Amino acid sequence: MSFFIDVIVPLPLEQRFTYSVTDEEHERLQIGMRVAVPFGKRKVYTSIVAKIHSTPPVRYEAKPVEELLDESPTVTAYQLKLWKWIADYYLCTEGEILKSALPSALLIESETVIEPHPDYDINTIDEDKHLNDSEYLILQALQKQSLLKISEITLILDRKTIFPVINAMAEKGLILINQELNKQYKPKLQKYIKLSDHYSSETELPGLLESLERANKQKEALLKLFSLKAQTKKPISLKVLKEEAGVSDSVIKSLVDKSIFEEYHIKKDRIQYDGDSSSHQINLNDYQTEALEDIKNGFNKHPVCLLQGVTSSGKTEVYIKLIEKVIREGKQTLYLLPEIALTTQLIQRLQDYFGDQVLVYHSKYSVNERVEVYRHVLNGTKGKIVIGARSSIFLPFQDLGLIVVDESHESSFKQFDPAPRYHARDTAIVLASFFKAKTLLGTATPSVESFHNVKQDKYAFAQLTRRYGNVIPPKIELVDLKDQQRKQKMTGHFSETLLNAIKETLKQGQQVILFQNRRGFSPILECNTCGHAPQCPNCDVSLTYHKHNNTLRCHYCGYHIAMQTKCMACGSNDVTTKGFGTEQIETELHAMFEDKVIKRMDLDTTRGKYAYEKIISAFENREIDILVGTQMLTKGLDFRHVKLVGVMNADSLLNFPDFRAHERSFQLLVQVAGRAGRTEEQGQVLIQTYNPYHRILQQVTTNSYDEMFKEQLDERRHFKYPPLFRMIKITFKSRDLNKMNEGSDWLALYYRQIFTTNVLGPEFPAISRIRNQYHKNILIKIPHDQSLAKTKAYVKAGVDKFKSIAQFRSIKVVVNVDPY
DNA sequence: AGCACGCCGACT
DNA sequence: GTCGGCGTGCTC
Repeated sequence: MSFFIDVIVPLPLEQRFTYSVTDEEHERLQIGMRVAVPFGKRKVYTSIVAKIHSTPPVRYEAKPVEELLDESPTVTAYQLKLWKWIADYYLCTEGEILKSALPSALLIESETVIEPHPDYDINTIDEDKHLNDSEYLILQALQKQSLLKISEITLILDRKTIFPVINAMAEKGLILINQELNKQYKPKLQKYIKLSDHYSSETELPGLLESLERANKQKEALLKLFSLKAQTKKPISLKVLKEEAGVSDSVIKSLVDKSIFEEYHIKKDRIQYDGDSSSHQINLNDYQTEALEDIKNGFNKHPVCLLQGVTSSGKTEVYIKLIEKVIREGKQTLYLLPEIALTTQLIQRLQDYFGDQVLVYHSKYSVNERVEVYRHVLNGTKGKIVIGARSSIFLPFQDLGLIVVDESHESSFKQFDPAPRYHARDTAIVLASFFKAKTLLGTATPSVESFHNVKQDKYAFAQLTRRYGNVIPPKIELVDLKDQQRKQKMTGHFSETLLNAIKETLKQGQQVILFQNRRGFSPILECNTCGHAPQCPNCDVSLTYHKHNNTLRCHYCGYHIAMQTKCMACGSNDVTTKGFGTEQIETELHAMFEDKVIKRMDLDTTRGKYAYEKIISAFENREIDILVGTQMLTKGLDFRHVKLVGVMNADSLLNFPDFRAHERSFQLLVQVAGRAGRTEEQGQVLIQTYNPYHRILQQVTTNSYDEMFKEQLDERRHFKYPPLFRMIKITFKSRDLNKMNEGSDWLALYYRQIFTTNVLGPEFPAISRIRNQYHKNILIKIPHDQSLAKTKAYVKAGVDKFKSIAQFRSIKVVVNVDPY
């Protein structure tokens, strides 16, 4: 009997693909293993075995598998089940999920490369081959660099289609076209030093020392090695030996060359925690104990529990106690956090308590580190607790007992851009259900949809209303900018009230945090004569002014030009920068507080791997007086000496064109406010606004979550928004505006015929053109009594039909389920 | 997605 | 006449 496997290839393709395997391979094969398969004319992809069977395909001959890449499955049955769920729910393909679920180092992929033909001598370019320009250029490049990738050739030739050229060259025998496999996972090797076998006993020492009579440094190194060996009995690494003996690489190297020392390698685990975890005790206060009990009781009735705990009420301790219980039962825990909240401080706290049980998984880790975490989770070799960003829901858990989703209101748990467009919080709940595990959603400001689930008795609920250790909640006040402006009390973007508060705080030797939401408030250049603002030629946005390199930039495509002193439209010299970002606030502060240390924390200043940590620790050590920043400030800071928090302008948040703008503003402002006054002294929060009577701002000052929730829910009901309606967004992208209009109108009409109501658009989004592509959206709202599965089937059928229409082929269509 | 194939306008 | 762009179709 012959055997076949159906595999998932890491491509955006609906179907699985069938390959044949030999009997010998069949013996070794298991579902979930990785196999290398040839796909198309030349590519080789890593794919995952999803099914093993003996039904030969009817319409075609199955190609044989190229190679088995695993001894045991890399992907578990639970993972395959989760992928299927995600593909169905979020309307994407399993291949797209595979691509983002596995660390890239486990997904080797072939890359087409060319090299010079060995039989063809480049130096005797003979006339009879008559090279054209392109061929000449490639051969020249190959002289310098023996391998060329497709992307490099594209650059060299500066044209789009290069395959005809290189195929012709291969035919003429000028070059060879090959497939290069991208580097696979490399274990980190550490060099160790030992005494060569010839000199293994101590008795050799005197003789050896003598032979090194004139090499003092080498003698030192040798003696050190002996003493270290006596002390530790453990292998001695090159690094340690060098440090201890105070010698350089070359000294050791000469000893190795003389065959006195010997080098060897031990595969080192990158994921290592060297701390001491035994000394940390956690004692819950009464409120925490009560909350913990509530959660445990809640879990008896519901698989999901929402924990609402005000800032610094000690949620983490409650999590830790809960995790501890799960670990004791021998199960795994996943601790999910938004990327920006994954700080070293928090990881440290967990490691202090759980030691090397803790594994960390997020985007700042290298591919190799991620493979190691992946393998540890898969084999259960280490780490019962995984703390990570949204993609850690894709790890190969064996026996999950609990998922904690911290900061669960954060919208960044939803992936937007590349498919799969999944929501990590919602997917986590599904994942947990596979294991009959529990999910705890923690936050200070629950999202409307989660709280709605509590009200509907779908989730259990627990609360922490007191700040830890008698910390008084901060006093939150609104500053009326209109009033201050009328009374001429503004200095730049600072009201007199805020400025006085800053001065007072600094005088007391306390720290200040200023929050400026970047969105909608980046500085742009504007002409005072004609009102023209320089636009990006590729996108439908104004260019923003970047002071540090004096350029005008587009945030969407990266286009930039030098700063202009004249209006580009009318030539007037009278141009000014409008709007303000963190950079401008910082500049204004520098002018006003010359002797104070003012730092900025935003995307630009936290680019490096440790840049973020550096700013945080500098602030903690009180090396910074005033910190100006964006959203980032709301997360992971545990500051003791922040007396004052200022919000530069709350209106830009409130006016954002999105049905969740008000909910988000509330969450953000409450979170920002939480940064103030973590000591005994009461903190102060000043929110500058032109609308001091806005409901949301009032609710922030009085900390009225329940009222906010009620009002928002009414609004959502009225305007048919989640959580009362579900939504699917269909986005069209095309360079051709007319075509896109036609196409989107066609599909909208199609959907209107099926759903009759609740089809909105097509409409241009706020930014209608990005990278020269026009965008348009259709929004489908789904009432709760309408079948979700059927709706999705119709949505998909519509998209499929759309794609089969020739004139719409060039329009890209993106389907986004729960686009919020 | 990645690549081949085939059609068609614009160059030597 | 070819070269190079672009649309179309297929991948086990």
